Amino acid sequence: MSHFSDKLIAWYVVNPRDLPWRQTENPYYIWVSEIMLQQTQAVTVIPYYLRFIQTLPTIQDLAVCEEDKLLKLWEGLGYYSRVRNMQKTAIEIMHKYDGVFPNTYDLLIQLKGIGAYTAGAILSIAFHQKISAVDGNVMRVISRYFGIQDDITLDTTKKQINQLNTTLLSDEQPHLYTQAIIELGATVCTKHQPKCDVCPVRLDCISRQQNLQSIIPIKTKAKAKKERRFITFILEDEQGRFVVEKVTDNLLKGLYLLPQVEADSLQYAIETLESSGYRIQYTEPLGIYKHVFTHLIWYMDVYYGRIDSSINHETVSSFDEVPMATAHKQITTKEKKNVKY
DNA sequence: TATTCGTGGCA
DNA sequence: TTGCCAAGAAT
Repeated sequence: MSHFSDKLIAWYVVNPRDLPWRQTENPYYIWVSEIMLQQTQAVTVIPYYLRFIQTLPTIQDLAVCEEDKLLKLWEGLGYYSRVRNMQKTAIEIMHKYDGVFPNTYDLLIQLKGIGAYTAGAILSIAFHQKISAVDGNVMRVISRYFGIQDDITLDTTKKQINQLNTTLLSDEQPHLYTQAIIELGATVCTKHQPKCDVCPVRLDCISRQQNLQSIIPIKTKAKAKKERRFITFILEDEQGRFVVEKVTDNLLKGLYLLPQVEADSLQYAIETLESSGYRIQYTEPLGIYKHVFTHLIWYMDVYYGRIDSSINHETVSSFDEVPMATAHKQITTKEKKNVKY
């Protein structure tokens, strides 16, 4: 029926990347891969995905997994609420659906961590249902193909693109269509220097005809990141163990950080730590580190500190024992360095 | 509707 | 070096 989907699928079946989640249609594995792939490139996900399904091969394994072990599997992947929400959903599927993965949009959209895209991806890829799944790739492919010059961050534009994608969706092979259009966006219709000469739908593409590839999709630019400055400590006690603190705030919740104080002076930071029970014998500067998050930047003036072990704090003999945020793991593993503070 | 939430790659 | 952004969702 649809010209577009036939060409796309014909191209995809001979040009697929070899990605491990394409060797299964188990909805649990498709779900895991789709959550990991949110805002994350496929090549980054591959090793995490393989380790995750090997360690937690069933929904029940995920539902009963201890939180530290779970976050350790996610360590370095970012957006840690993804895996925390995934466990909530696994528990709900065990109790409410007797461990059987729900297979309608209305049921999936109610689950924690599953939004419109992920619901559509699971339903089309794992259950072969004709449900649209629009991610950043689809937004780029559709907006370029139709020459849509509206801001794609607007809800009205997203709705329009979702409607177009629903119209284009293959009746017979929705599982191939969804993967094909995403694959095209990821490997051919890329943000920079799209490979239009090998695109299966280049002849009908408005952006190709009018040379608009570099200006479509149109997107409002991001706000400036806020900056925060910390004095950060690698604290070692008399037993050679290191102090870590488990995060309770939303940002990096459940992960572990080095002790740190939002401050500009070492003296104030030490006083703050001592008022919370640490007794610091001496300190030694290790350098200034920087870590960039999506919406903020941390500058960390790092010191090694020796403490006695007279207070109750959590310690590890190796930072590998706990899930550490990358912002601080880099401090424990990399060489001394200095950035502009 | 706007903001929050990680990390690594790339131009 | 800096900013963008990648198989988005929650609040």
